[in-house]
Amino acid sequence: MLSDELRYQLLRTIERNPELTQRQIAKELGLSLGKVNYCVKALLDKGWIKAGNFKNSSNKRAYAYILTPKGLEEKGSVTLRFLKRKLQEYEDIQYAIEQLQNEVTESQRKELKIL
Amino acid sequence: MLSDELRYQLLRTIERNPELTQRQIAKELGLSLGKVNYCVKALLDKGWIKAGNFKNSSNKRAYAYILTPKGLEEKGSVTLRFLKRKLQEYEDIQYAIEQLQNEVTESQRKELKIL
DNA sequence: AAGGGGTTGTTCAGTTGTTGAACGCGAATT
DNA sequence: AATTCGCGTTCAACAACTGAACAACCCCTT
Repeated sequence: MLSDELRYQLLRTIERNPELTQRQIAKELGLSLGKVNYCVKALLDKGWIKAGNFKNSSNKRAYAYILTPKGLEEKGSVTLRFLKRKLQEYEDIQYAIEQLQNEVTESQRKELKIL
Repeated sequence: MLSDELRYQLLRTIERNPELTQRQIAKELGLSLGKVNYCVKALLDKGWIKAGNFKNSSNKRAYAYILTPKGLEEKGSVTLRFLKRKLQEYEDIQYAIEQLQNEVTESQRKELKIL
């Protein structure tokens, strides 16, 4: 099961850079090759991207992964879901920071430059 | 390897509530029993908590896990580290939200009540 | 046209991390 | 004494992830 975050990052990366290889995607997003391969297949299976033929001087058998119309639609949808989650995280993290600041001693607080 | 977050949450929870059983800690923090057991052992091994004898009406063979002086010190240290990481996360998330907002369409943006 | 070198997508055995049912123990209850 | 109950502990089973190895393909040289 691909998380919203992963889907978002993949669709975003692929849309911006269709000519990336799976290895380059892996490096860019900090994922393992196996995981990227699994995910790309899943995206192909869902019909969100398709693999066109792409060739340039250095890449030998690389595909160009391009977003389908369905993929574009999904990207919008997943981006919105992901944004909502991030906004929630934002609130949570604010609360967590507040709590943490209360638990940090005065001398420690001076070390940081907060408050 | 215990993460700073896990260490922080455990020390914090145990300090506030020494009489919690491993199962209660697991439930409170959303962890599995096995994981809590593993972590508690690690904390004991490090000498940050010690297991006193504790008995009440409903608990049969429960320990009272209480923070040692070293544990208290470590809690302060880990809390500070964790706070720093959260402050960084806070910045990161702000940037991520900014990016996400730019990628969301106008109609979608209206659905949320942002900007 | 044959072959070597290089880069790709793909595979999959091995590793790592996690889970929670089951166990033995001791205290409480019957 | 026998049973029950809740505790900490264990560990086989499951799930997730990794990256070295493989086959396919293209390009280039001979």
